Amino acid sequence: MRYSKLFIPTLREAPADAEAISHKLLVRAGFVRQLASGLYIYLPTGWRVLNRINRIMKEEMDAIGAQELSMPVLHPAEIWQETGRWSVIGDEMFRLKDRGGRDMCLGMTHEEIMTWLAAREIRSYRDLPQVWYQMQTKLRDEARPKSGILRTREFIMKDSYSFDRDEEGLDINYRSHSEAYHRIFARCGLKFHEVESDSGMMGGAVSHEFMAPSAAGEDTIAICACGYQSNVECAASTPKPAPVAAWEKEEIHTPNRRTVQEVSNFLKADASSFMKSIMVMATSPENSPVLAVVRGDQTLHEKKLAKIIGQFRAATKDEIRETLGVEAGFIGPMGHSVRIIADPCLKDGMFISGANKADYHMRGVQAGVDFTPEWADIHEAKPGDACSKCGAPLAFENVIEIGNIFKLGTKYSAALNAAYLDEQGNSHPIIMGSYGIGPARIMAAAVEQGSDKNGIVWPEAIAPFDVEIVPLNVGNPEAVEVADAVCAALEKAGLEVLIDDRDERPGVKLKDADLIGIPWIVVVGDKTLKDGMIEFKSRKTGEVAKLPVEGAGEAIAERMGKNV
RNA sequence: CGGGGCGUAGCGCAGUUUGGUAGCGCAUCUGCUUUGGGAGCAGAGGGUCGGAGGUUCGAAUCCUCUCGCCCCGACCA
Repeated sequence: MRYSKLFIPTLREAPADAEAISHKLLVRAGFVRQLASGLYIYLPTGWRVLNRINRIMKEEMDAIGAQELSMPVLHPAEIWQETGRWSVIGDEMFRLKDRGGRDMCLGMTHEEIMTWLAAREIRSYRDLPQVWYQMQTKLRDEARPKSGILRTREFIMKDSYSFDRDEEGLDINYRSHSEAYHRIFARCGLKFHEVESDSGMMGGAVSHEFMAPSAAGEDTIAICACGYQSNVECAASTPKPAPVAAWEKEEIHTPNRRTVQEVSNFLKADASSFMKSIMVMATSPENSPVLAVVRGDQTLHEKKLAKIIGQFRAATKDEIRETLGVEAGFIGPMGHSVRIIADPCLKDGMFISGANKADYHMRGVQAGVDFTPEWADIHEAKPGDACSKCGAPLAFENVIEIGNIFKLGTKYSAALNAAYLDEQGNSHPIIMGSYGIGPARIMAAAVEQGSDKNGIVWPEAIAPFDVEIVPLNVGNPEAVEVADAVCAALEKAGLEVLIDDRDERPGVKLKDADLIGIPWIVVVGDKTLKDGMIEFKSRKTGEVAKLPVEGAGEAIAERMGKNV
């Protein structure tokens, strides 16, 4: 491919509103342009990268027996109403009416439609298992699109759905997807972790996420040398022990000190010596107060709590006063009749808590003595905590979620009546799994993980081209001739080649080559040509090999792993 | 949705406090020179200053409303 024929609008400067590295570089290097918030145009080179990623996904999905099909983007409301998600989802779903006034929506995911199809077409255990997948555009009206192509309102997703007669079948499909995903991300040249993830409110379901480490990532994972890896949304951790205390129980005057920080400064006691009592209102049953108690140095993990008590909201000041008879800031877990959930790290030892009396705290509070809670891990794992499996310190990393796998069970098949008959003629709901990958996120993660001050350094498998040839001076017929010959040889060897045939100064071409980030660069310059040599350079290491012009194309193809 | 910031030429920015009719760098176009890391000189083109209304003799600048974009948080079934 000739550079002069390709639309690659590179920029000297990154747009001012770009923050993430991948955002800046993908715009600067001419891979994408923004149409509106969360809507991106993929320019020719960007589209090439995405298609290379898609091809890898397709190969690996086909290899595990998944079958590609194509689904409508526009969905009738009824199906979403049947699973209840029409009303559950809210503003994130794009909704519209057709000319007949029927409610429709734009697909943000395809569980409903896939299950609808299965409900209609699968009847017998003989039809199972099935794995169907699609690589198509999804639309979500994101509350906050961000970081370039990392979080957009319209995006391509590879999602597959498995249909099995039993849990054993699901396990097999779940595992084969996990393995396929490992191969896909490895082939795409990414560093990644497969972590345990929060399976939401559905209870009991298993799910994992594939996470690519990057500063631009929106998620955080906890990882341990022993192999434990989890999204912090559900990471178990053992907090470091609180200081041992042997106190006589006593009230302390703490005028106007409400927060743990304030009281801890005032009493010169470590935050971990405190119990923090937070009142929330569960939504079912409506407005039932729950007291959540964590250690003073910890943060209440709302998702963990929600798993136990269901959805909840913060209690208002008035509700706290009415229910507990004390104002916020001086709440203690003692002497209340409300439901109390406490983090297990408070089981042993003595702590300081609110005294249930304005301007007073209480020293020497003990669980089991002063109050009897339900015990549950409701704290957020944080640096300093130990792995709950092996006790070693946990490490934390920001990550981009690039894929997930999810055991759905019968949630959708039951709602949409997707069932099969077994050998005895008994009907059972189909057991389902869903598995997603965002190729644009792979692309962004690759740039996040592979760049230097000069530009992008693409992994070989997903670079827009395999190799770029740069004749430095197109005014020199010999250089052009040599470059063309090398190009022909490389293409013959099955490589995708970009040749910069522009009449530009050498500096411009070399800068653009570095910015665009094709992993191998062949430089044909007058200087080395005099000695009958050309240069073969690694974008990643900068290492340059000089090769004789004669047979250069074949030599390079061979170095790049192609048989000639 | 809450908080913050920003909209002036394709990109990056100055000018706004103190109103006087728009400027710089890069990019673009022409010519000459130059050719191994974003060239030099000379010349040229390009902006309803996000939009609407208002104040004023006069608005990029002041006032009101509005639209868009970015960042932090909430949210992400």
